[in-house]
Amino acid sequence: MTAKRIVDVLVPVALDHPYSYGVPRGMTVETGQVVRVPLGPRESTGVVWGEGEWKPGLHNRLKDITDIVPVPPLTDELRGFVDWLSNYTLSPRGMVLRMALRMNEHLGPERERVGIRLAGPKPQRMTPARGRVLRLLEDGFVRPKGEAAREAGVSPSVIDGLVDDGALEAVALKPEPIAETPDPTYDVPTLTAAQEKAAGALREAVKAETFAVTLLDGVTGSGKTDVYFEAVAQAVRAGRQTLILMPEIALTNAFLDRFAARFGVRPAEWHSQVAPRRRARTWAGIASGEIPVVVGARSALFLPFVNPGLIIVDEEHDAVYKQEDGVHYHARDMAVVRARIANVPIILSSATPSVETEVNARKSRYTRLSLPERFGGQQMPHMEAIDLKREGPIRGRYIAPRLAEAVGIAIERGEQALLFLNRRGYAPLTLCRGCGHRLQCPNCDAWLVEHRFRRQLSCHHCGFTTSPPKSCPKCNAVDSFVAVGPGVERLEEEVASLFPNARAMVLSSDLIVGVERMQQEFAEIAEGRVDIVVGTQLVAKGHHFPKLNLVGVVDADMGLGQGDPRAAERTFQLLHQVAGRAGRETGQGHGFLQTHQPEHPVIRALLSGDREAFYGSEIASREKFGYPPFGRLASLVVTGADKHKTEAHAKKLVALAPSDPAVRILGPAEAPLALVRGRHRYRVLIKSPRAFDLSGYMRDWIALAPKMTGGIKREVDIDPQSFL
DNA sequence: AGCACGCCGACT
DNA sequence: GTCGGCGTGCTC
Repeated sequence: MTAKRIVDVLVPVALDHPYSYGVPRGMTVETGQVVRVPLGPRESTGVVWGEGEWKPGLHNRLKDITDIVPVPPLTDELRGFVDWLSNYTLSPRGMVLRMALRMNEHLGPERERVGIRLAGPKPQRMTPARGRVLRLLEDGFVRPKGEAAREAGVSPSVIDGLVDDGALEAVALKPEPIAETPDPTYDVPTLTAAQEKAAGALREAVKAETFAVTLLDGVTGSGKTDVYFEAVAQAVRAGRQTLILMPEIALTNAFLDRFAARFGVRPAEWHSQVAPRRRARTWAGIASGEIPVVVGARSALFLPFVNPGLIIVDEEHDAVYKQEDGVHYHARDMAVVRARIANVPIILSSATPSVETEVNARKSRYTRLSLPERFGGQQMPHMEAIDLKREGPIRGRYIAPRLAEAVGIAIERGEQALLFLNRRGYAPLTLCRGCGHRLQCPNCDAWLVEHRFRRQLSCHHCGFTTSPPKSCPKCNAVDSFVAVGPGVERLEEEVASLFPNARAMVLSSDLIVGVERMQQEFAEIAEGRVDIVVGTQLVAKGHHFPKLNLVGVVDADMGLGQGDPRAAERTFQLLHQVAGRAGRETGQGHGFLQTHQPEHPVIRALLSGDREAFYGSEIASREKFGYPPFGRLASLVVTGADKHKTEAHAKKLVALAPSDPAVRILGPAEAPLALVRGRHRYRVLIKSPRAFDLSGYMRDWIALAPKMTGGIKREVDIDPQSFL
């Protein structure tokens, strides 16, 4: 009798190594197989990671695989990607696997859809409701049960009754398909010469069936989407799967429609709002190869493609691609890694590429395809600065006279104006006129933001909310509070007083309850039923407002400065995107930047429309200071309820850091956000040269670290994006 | 990540 | 006297 086969199974829990399990006699499993295994007191899904062997510590703990999950095994490519990402980010392998098994418990037999059709004689007892059902089904065709009930205007139980009586017959229906195959010839667009040239290069890249990174670089409105759709068409023709990553899934509806207009069918969707059952079917459809194209949020990066042929990262510069909790990873960078492991081409698309991507393109590590013009020969908006030191508004007001005048003229002409302020609520700070006391969050090192519309004060870091106090908690003065600084709600108040007859709308994530409501509001704007839009970051992305010709950035300096190495880049990208909203239809947009520092390189680049100037100065400064992509960064954040213990732990940790002449360790220092949700935060920044295994260094270091007791937590982030 | 085990505060 | 808080440790 041969010895029982043992395999290593990785389970989606916080474990870095697979566990060994026995394979019951009669069961055949292969590497990558998804299985059910006993784990402690419960059962878990797991994946066979390789062959196992008897180890001394194993003795009588070895348990058997319970079952095989009937889905295709995970490919070597996906398992390799999980291993790579786990190693790079220092996250337990099991936690990375968990992201690839997101469909979890919802797999299993498809819920059967029931169809009905006419079967036998009329039932003994007739009722008006039964009559309607029978008349509907007279034609003898099969209809889904729910649909038939709705059409006949009866409840499903009427139908059940007729089935019991033998008048109708129930039949099993095939499940609705998740996604049909896109038709590359459905509606082939007419491309401009520049677009056609780029599309041709992308088609070639897809045909080459090998890893290559292309930066598709073009301003908003230059038709990047139409161009990369040609690459998708090529992949579909070749019978290979495409993944399209998008930053904001709430705004993808318009994108899905656009895809359908080009290919005749909508692609499959993948994001957290897809219902569990549908997720499971989508996952299985991708694993079996039935689904050719998926559009998804960053989590779609872990889908089990069997036959990948192309990856596209839309708006590659977008900061939401960075996951900051759990496993810290940057979906754009990891998409490049997955493309390399899968040996497929990848397209990064942006009007304002990240500095990392721009450098890679300049160094020819990436191929750049430029779409220099706006579609139809339109121009980027004409930009002007309003120097707040010289022509700012009066105290307590935030719209400078010159901007107000321009808004007035625009709405008189029947055009729309957008006032952009990236700050939710009414005012970011409330203080007591009597004693100077500032209303602060009890759990965080942050001010409470007044939301006048909701009559609340709230903390934007932990979600704490309270009603505005009647009197000052410190000096008991009554009615002594003053709102300091503007938020979008306050700006709207000013708009109402400046333009009493204009129709204004505030667009802010906290004022919009759901995706549907948001689409409704966007539609209202698009139809021209709003004159002045006051909005936060929400308006920067996605939607297209045809009547918008004027954009006023109320505080262009917000987000610049304060020692954040990425502040300049983020501000440039955001404001460029916001300004680009103006004049997309008419080609005569106008933008105003209210600023205290009109000489700042970011502001100057935005004013002159000289993108290269911005990249030139930003790249030079990154190089000088050894910031990414010229050097590597990692961050280590220690948090705990007790400030001194937290600091002590952070100091002990730094003292244990392996010495390496290539590495510079900065800190620990209190994080800029020193207290969040009642936890004190200490931050260590680690810098190394580009050609250095920073993940390896961090792993060696963490291995020496003291045990975390007393609720102290430690987070390692390789390539951090945020410096709070 | 779960989940059990274990040791200290306010209740049926 | 118990119920239950969450700190610590283990899962092949």
